[in-house]
Amino acid sequence: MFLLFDCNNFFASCEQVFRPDWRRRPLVVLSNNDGCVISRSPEAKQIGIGMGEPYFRCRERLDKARAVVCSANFALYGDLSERIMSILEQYLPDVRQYSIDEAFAEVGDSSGGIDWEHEARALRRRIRRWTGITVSVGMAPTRTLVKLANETAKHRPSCRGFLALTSPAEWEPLLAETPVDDIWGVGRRLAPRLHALGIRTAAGLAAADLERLRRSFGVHGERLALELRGQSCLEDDVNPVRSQIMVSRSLKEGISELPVLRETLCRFVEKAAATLRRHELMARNIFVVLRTSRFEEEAMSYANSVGCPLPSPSDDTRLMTRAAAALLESIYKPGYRYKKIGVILNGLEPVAAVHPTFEHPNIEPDPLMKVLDALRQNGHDIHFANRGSQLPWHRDHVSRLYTTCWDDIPEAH
DNA sequence: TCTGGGGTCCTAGGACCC
DNA sequence: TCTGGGGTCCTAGGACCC
Repeated sequence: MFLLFDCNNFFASCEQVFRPDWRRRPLVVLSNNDGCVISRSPEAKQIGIGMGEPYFRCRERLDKARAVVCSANFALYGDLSERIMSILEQYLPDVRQYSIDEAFAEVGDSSGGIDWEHEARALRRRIRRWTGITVSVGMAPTRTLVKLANETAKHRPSCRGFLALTSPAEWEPLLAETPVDDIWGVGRRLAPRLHALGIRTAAGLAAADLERLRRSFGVHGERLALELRGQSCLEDDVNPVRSQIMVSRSLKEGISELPVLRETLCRFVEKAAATLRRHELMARNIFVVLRTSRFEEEAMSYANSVGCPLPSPSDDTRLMTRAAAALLESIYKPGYRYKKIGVILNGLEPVAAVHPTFEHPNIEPDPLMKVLDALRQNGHDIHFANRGSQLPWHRDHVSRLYTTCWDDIPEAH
């Protein structure tokens, strides 16, 4: 059996933890540049604010409802997430974090004599008391079913935050009333294609012919049906090494000049390289992506990306900066207003697993990088000069770093 | 006027090997 | 004129997720 813990309205809930006066009010969290709504309190959902809706389109409605508007504060969300994950790990075996706000746990079947409903409810209360965040819990024999159990637990008041689907008798009625579009793994492309085959509900997908699903949708379709029948076939993620590191931003005003783009890119390379070293990895390849606005008319739009192998597997910011700058120059075209730029590192390997070759007999982390990282970790704001000083993005409604910055510690009066 | 950021997996097709 | 069968590896693109 799997348990799935998923935080309710996570980013919005984080914002409310240290602001009791913001609770039970419409509240939204916005993406970078205060562009889109990425999290909503129940009250904000109630007044019709959509997930992913551009802020400029719902601003009036939000103002009218006297809603709280927050810029994303990932330092806060990440810290609360870590606290919640560590509570789960303390009380459960085999916890696997799946995203910033959810985690699976494998608990074997119920024959162990443990009352998992009781345990899960106790954990919900504990997380609520220790972090201020409400989680919902599902229980089922496959990841796809446990997702559905969790979602249902979240929206049915009678579940009070927990739902177990442990036998076909329990999940089949639910599958019959669940649109196939709501199943985990069915997105906006797959849904219409399933409809075209006459498959409209989760039950319909579960009952569909496996051969036919395989032909139409590949192994993905076949697995979906098996998972809904209670046969677990999604692999546990056995590779703990992430496969890429990406840093990118949309640029508020848009940038046309190569030198300014280069400065911004250097800033991202520095960040990506630091992440790489924090995970004790080295990268083999580097990619640069560059594009104008997705909503630009065709004549004014341009998007391109290009990559190359690094001279040798590396975690050296300087080496990557040189490579990235050359890549940027190779795809940069003057005359466009660029709205997004980013860097991707891939071909990642743990430092310890990188083999020396005849060409590169000494592949080792650079001591200078270690010194820089250590200085930064101790609070020194030290950076390469090539990153420039202007931030080409901005946020108007940033909340405080309540849990990660001494100056922002909440005060009690 | 204003529209996020960061991931994973699968598949098809090409290059190359014997 | 006729031109096999079986592999691996890599990449780009598409789909999905939060």
